[in-house]
Amino acid sequence: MSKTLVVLLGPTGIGKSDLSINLAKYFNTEIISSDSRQVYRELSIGTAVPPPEDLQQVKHHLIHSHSIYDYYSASKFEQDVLKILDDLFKEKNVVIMTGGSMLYIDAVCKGIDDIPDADPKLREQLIQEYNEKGIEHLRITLKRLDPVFYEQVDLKNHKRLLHAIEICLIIGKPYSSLRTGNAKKRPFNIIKLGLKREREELYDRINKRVDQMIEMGQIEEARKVYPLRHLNSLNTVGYKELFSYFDREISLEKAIELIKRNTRHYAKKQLTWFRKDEEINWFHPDEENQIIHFIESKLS
RNA sequence: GGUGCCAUAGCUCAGUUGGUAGAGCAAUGGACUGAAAAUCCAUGUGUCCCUGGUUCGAUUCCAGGUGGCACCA
Repeated sequence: MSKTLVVLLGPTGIGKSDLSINLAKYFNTEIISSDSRQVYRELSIGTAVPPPEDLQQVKHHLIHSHSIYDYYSASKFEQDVLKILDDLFKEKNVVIMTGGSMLYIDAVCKGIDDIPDADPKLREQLIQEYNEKGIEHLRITLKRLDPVFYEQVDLKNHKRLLHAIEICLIIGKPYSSLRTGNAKKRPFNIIKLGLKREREELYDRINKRVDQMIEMGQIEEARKVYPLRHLNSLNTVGYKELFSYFDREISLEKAIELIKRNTRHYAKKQLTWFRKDEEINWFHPDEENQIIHFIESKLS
């Protein structure tokens, strides 16, 4: 029997976690989380990590597996997942991957080009240059280092410019020379399942979940990591807004309102990304039986 | 019951000395290859409460109605 990775995706708050546990039980398998923030062990409430009793029911991978101090990326995620899958497929025919981090999901399903890791010192230096000299400086630098990519890149997005420049400097040739855009072949089948609800209902669930997070102690969780607020891993919805509250820039009420709005925006962005992926088979979260039948029809 | 004030975008409101309208917030569409819950781009939203009158023309002025608020009974 061929090996199959079932990818359960959808916007935040749609109801992926509960369904993934049921599916994992049904197929007697384990779950890999594809969530760029649940990997951090210092974060739980604000990243909506499932409660311990849920995590105990089925073995989960890549939840609380790293520290907020660690440098993590889509590429590292790809490597981590492939290693875990290699292991799991020795025993299992089906593995479930669930989460909503779009780029991370694509890194596993389609692969990501072979590009060296960013050098923290160089990045810091480039960020400082950007802060001092502005985006036009980045544009000029990139145009000189990689005129091909310069024509393709969003010239208003400093992160894209900065990353291209740092890679050019590290490898000593244009960043675009490493960008193939080719999908990698995987030694297993992939089934993508997308979960969908009415937009209004989704937003309602998100708003209520934020209120629940606050009740569960999200303010305290954020306060604990507040001294580390400069870390990229903490540039995250549910934390950055509370940091502003701790700084007395906004009221607590305002912070909660912003967490709700920013989470809704995130969900919308996820929907935009997933919409163009024609490999996704869409279901309502309540259609568990149909989903199981669908998966079984694809296993052979 | 009487008097006064109000009625404009999903919400809070501004405005039109009469030529059918705009802010904030919310919302919507999109981009995306090692920072991605990040970063970046774009976009409106309308029986101006209803009916009649005056007027070339009314969301704007007038009258009546309806609803809301306040005060008086």
